[in-house]
Amino acid sequence: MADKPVPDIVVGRLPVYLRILNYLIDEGRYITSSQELGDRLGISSAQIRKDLSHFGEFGKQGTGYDVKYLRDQLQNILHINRRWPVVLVGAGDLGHALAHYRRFQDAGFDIVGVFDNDPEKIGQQFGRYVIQDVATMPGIIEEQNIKMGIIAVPPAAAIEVAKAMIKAGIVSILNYAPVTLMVPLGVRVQYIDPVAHLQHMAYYQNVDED
Amino acid sequence: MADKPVPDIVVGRLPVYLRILNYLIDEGRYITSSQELGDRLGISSAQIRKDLSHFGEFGKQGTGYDVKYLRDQLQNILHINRRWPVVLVGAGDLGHALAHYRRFQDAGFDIVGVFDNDPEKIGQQFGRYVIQDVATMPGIIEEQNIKMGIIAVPPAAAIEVAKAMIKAGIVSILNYAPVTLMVPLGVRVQYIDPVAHLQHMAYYQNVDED
DNA sequence: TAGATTGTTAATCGATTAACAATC
DNA sequence: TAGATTGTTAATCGATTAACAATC
Repeated sequence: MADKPVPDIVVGRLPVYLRILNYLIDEGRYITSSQELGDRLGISSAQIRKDLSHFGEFGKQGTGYDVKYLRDQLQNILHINRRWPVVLVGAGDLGHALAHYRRFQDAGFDIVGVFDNDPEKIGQQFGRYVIQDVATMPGIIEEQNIKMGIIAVPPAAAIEVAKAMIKAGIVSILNYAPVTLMVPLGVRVQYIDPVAHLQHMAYYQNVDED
Repeated sequence: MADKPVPDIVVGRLPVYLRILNYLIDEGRYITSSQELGDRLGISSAQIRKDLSHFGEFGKQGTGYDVKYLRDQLQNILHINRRWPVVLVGAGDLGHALAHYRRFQDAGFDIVGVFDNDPEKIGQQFGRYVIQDVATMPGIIEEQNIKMGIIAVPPAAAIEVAKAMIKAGIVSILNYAPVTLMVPLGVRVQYIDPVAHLQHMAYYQNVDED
């Protein structure tokens, strides 16, 4: 047996395909093609067909893909045909925006608790949430069998927070702190660092012409 | 001449190297090695040496790299040895967090204006900022020769906002809206989509064991 | 000098693209 | 049937890694 695992880079594109499919559904479309999907994403149709082929056959020759069917299949593949509870650590400005970010809800990710370690903040109302002591987080993760966590704390605290999350059972971490987390096998981390993106783009700024 | 351009994926790693170098400086370190940098990032030392070799020779055999020197060189390469003014569109929760995100300041990116199209919001205080009419944005971009913009508006509005930015002279866009922007040659877009990251990681969740 | 680490070359690995038979 | 588009194979392209001479 031992199927070769699907390349991670391919998995990472599925959410993007899913997004386009949802837009197509909103537009009332029933059928699409790898060509159309590629055009809307700025990638080749061949790549889309190749990517999908890792998971099965979803289209019909001469016709294309049934939009809703493909959407459902991608949701199954990604395990997002259900809701996922998520813990959030860090009750700052960023945490506030994340806690109330509509798209998490819409996509099936429910932030079930917001935690911080600042005694001034613990117990305070935080939009829809009440800020809880991060010390109580492990118990909640274990009781509710939560697998996903978001870190929105300063870099110095991020490593400890990640450790506590992992120890309690979290295996997927979305990390907004600009630190590389060393995690055991089986735990995934995705990083979001807007500063790195701006620095990356600054490289291409034509500084001579200024 | 026509030097081959440095691969974009290599450029994208420079900000990460820079981050580690800054941490090393904070720790009072003077010298480091590709081995140490790789260990702290979970990548191979060969990759670091190869990446740096695209830009020049920064180390000394037998010794390694002077931390501050390498840091300064990377800053020069990335054109971040100066401050960059940035416009921000979208005065929602996310915009609020971005407008006050310290790391932008620290890294030399100054948000010089926050814009929205909601008449209810225009003119309102927004933390340190006053929300301005997005219609006035192009004039400000042109007057101040601003090259970078951040989009934090709903998907439906993002395409128009990007168009206006680009027309006014923006060439680097950090886009938080979950839409692919079609941009002319010479304009760069970086996407941030936390939902896509969660969906990506959901793939690896072992759903059977639930 | 002996030890360490760079910068670079060549080998390997993996991802993307082109092309087309299959078939709806 | 003619036209269109898939799924897949093979070719191409590009990125990573291993290895080592150069040298501090």
